[in-house]
Amino acid sequence: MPRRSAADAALTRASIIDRSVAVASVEGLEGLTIGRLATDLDMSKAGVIGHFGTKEELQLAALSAARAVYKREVWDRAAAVAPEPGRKRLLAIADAWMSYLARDVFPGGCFITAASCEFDDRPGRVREAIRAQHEEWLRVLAREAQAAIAAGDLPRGTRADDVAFTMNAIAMGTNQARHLAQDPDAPSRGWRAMRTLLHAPRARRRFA
Amino acid sequence: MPRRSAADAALTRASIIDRSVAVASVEGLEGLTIGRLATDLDMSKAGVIGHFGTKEELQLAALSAARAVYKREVWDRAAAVAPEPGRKRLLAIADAWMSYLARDVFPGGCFITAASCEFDDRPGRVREAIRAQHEEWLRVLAREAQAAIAAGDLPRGTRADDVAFTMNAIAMGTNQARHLAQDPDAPSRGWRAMRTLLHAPRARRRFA
DNA sequence: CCTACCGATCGGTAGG
DNA sequence: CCTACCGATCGGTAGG
Repeated sequence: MPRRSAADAALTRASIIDRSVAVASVEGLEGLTIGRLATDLDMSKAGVIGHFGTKEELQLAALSAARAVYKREVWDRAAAVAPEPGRKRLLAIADAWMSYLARDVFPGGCFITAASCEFDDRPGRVREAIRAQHEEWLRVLAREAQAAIAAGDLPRGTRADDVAFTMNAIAMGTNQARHLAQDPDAPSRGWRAMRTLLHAPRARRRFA
Repeated sequence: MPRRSAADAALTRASIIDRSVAVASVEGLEGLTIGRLATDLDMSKAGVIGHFGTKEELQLAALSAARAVYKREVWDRAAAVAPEPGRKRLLAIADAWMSYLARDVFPGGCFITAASCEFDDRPGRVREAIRAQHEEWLRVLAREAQAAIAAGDLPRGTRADDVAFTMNAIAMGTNQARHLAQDPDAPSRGWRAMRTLLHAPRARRRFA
């Protein structure tokens, strides 16, 4: 029984994180258990937790992996379509965001929203990591909104941080409509709300 | 050791539910444990669970109690201020809603939002109860919006269910801003977003 | 409403 | 990466 190579170990670690993200998007980061992961991955519990040391480290690793997925699926997609800051890019972000929800990138819906609801009143490292991620994302949105305001593409008196706040709120509502109410039209509804917020014409848009 | 009277039993039951709502608003409905309640209430676990039979029944009882609080703090307050359906009452609802969040009626923030995030992908009776409550509330909001539209108080082409959707989204975002980001101005921000949505002038408003 | 108890599972460790 | 194990806690029950 030789120890496996460092490369093999890294692959195992990645597979544990992948599975953790999927499970936690449905069961929550606390509902994620080492025993459940061990069963799913045909490993021993010690083999699972050995890669992380504690459950909290595993939760932080899952959160970080989810963040990378989120960035790729929302920000990178939008930035590729709209390379300049401003209202066009906000609309591209809204589009990519609704598409991300429509495609069920995480089986239990938006991982970040779920983690945020679960930890918003539980002090600790996990909560601080979620908070830092969330605030960074709101700053990105506000920066875009500021460019749109400077270009005269949003009504005078509009506050950039209010636009960021409401876009995030609409995404949370869309996630809820899709998962709790199981409304297949949730992303279209969210899209309409985003366009109204951004004062864009109400072009119809189908998400799948 | 005589058995206590039915009235005493009802009081005990009510105290268990009260405590359950408070604990679950922070720890979640699954994080709520019978042992924790027993410790908090200086009772035995059997004494706690005996009133409900199963944890699921306890969760349903807590949800129902939270719904009553929510109705009293948001709907009843708004209806007292604005007896007629329409935009004025939507503004009164927005005001009561932000006040409910500002006053931290539940220690862990909006119980319904937390429960919704936690159960939105977990089939079962709890999820169906949350869903039914949520959809009923959205219908109430849409009915108000429909009256506002009929009275010409919202722009032509506005959809009543979209107004309900976005109001709910703004409340979710406000709850997140208050608890995750610990932003004391979250209710004021939510209030601004509600007024923008409802095309009302941006009167300043302090919440506490 | 209590004591006493059940099997299952939790996160985590020792040692290899 | 495994087996074997730890104390703690889980939801729930029997019996009074």
